[in-house]
Amino acid sequence: MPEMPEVEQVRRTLEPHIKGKIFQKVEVFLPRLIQYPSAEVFAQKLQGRRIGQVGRRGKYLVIGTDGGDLVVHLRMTGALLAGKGQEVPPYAKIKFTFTDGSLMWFTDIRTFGTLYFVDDGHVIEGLATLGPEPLSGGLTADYLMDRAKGSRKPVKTFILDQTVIAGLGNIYADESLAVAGISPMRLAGDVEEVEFPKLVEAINRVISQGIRNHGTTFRDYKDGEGQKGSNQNFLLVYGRGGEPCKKCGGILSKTKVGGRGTVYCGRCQK
DNA sequence: CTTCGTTCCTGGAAGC
DNA sequence: TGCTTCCAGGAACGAA
Repeated sequence: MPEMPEVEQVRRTLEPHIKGKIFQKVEVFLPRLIQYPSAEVFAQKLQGRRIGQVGRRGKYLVIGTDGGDLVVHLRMTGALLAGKGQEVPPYAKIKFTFTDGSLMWFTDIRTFGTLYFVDDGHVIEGLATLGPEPLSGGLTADYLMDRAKGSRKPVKTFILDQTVIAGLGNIYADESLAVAGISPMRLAGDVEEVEFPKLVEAINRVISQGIRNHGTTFRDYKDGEGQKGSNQNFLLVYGRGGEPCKKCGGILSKTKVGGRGTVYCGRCQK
């Protein structure tokens, strides 16, 4: 579910509710969600820790404390909720109780979410190998062209690779390619030099629009306060297969690229 | 090394 | 209506 704009929105809405708070008790109802250390040690180590900054890197939330980082990946349907009173939300999987009596919940329908507590230098592979962020100086046309050189995978699969760009998911990948006018099936190594600046610009535009609209809620995504985003109302192609292209009026095609549902305009995207 | 297919899990929508 | 099948915003993993 959540891609970079959604995770950023969660970060922004969560932080005011939890910053400065101290974990009193952590109850894990589904232990396998805890990737490191064990669920028992995770809960025990968080106890007494005070939350500092709530950060984000790619699709990872990094909740800093005075004695280690609570790292959360929401995957498809995970959510972190705070500031909502004492009621148990649907699909509650972890209950965090703070010393002031307030709560934070981790909920997850499909239970693919992953959580870590790192106070010992343990390396989270997916976090350590992330590529540059959109909207950062690190994501340049030259960088992207260099990474694409010789790649035989479809350009959509290429930009979904988190080690290439941090934070793009299926929605924003389709949208970026639509804005850039590039077919998702074209091989990354075949994208031409002049197209890379357009692609970088498209990614930045699509991502900043997503953030501005508080994320895209297609099904389950909610921010740190349980609110939905509005970016689904502004999408060019994602979820619009069979409907007319907003640019040329042609019918949008739906297919699979790298096993992921993909929508594009055969006329506008070459 | 890169690339591809499978897998984890639940629920909503579409198909028959 | 009711049952079955497919699909879903992610990414790690093993196989080729």
